Amino acid sequence: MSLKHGLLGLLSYGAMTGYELDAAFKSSLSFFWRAKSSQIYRELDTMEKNGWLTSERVIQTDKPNKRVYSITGEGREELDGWLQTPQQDIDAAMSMRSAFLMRVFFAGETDDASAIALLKEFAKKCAETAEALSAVPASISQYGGLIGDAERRSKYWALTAMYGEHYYKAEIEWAQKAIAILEGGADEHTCD
Amino acid sequence: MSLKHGLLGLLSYGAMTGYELDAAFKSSLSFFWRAKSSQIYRELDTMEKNGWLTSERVIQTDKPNKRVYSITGEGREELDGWLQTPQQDIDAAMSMRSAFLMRVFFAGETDDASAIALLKEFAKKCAETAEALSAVPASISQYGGLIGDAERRSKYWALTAMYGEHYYKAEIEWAQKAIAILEGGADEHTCD
DNA sequence: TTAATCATGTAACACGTTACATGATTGC
DNA sequence: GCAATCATGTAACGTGTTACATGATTAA
Repeated sequence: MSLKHGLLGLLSYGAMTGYELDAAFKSSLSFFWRAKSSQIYRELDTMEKNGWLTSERVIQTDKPNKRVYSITGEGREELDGWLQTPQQDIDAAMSMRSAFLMRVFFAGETDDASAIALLKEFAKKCAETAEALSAVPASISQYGGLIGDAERRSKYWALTAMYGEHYYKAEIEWAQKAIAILEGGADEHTCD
Repeated sequence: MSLKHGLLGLLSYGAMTGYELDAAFKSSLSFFWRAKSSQIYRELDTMEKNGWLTSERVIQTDKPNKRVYSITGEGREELDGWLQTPQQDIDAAMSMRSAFLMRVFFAGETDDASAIALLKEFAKKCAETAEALSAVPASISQYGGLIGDAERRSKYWALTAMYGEHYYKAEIEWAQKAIAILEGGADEHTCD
């Protein structure tokens, strides 16, 4: 149910349209959660039926009409309840799901050269992604200006950005170690 | 489509039943991919309809009857094709999805003490999981004994285990750094 | 004139989870 | 006697993706 709670969290900063929520996801949560516009609109519908939100149609003449969502008391309770019961998500964080590692596992079915190429491409992408992530702190301070109590909140936003730095650094280190093993150890034997 | 290709990969080691595939997932791929038995049986059905597998019913008197799956030529082609087109999975590996980080992002909605507790519990779980993961190399050598060409293959299995070590180490380091920031910086200010 | 931005959706499909169902044998 | 292991599935539901649909305004 994280998308629903992510939307609630954003709406706790203030009322927004589906379009703005979509943009907020892209600009601030996109590093660890993404959602297609179509899914966001669907979830907002469900959440309104749950009584977590209310919506108001705003007629515009210069632009297309829009629908502004606001969090209700019930929605705020739901958000608080979610924040107080993190155990499931902590457990879930312990179980990764990686099609890439599945490929590494079965890379023995092809040749070492292909596996090395796979790992090099992976390391390259990690470096690119880490580079792109370094723009996040700037995005945070910009975004923070628009939201109340930003001092307190941006502290946590920065922690998620810091996570990204650590994460990609570790990924790259592993990939390089793996490449070294495959390149160096091709005709060597471990003596115990 | 990774579950399908994971099953193909395991069946490329030799014919197996759905039950054995389920166990193989649990014992060797479970660190980066899990599947419920019901899903495995459903996928095997689909894969047989695709012509990637054939199955044969084996009547047993001492135990329940079983159904042994074997990879076909078409299935082997599918597996090879998958191994040669990794780009999508590399790209997918760059986008994480973490409900836990969503919680960290919105942790400003509660108090610092709750956030610190969240991070401590996370770090603890990471340490436990990393500990459990250290048993994987043993499981690999045991499993390797049952499979042909194990020397070559186990090299790659070990790389995925090594990934786990790096990964949890980085997670713990980040969490500790985050805790230190929240604990130490509570009434401090950054002077620029 | 062409692309981007604003703005909201529907329908179908793919993948994963949960709950349920069955029933024999073997070890404690 | 009770739990674990062996062995296979169905049905319903939840979540995420893809493809499609519409149509105005504004800047290059």
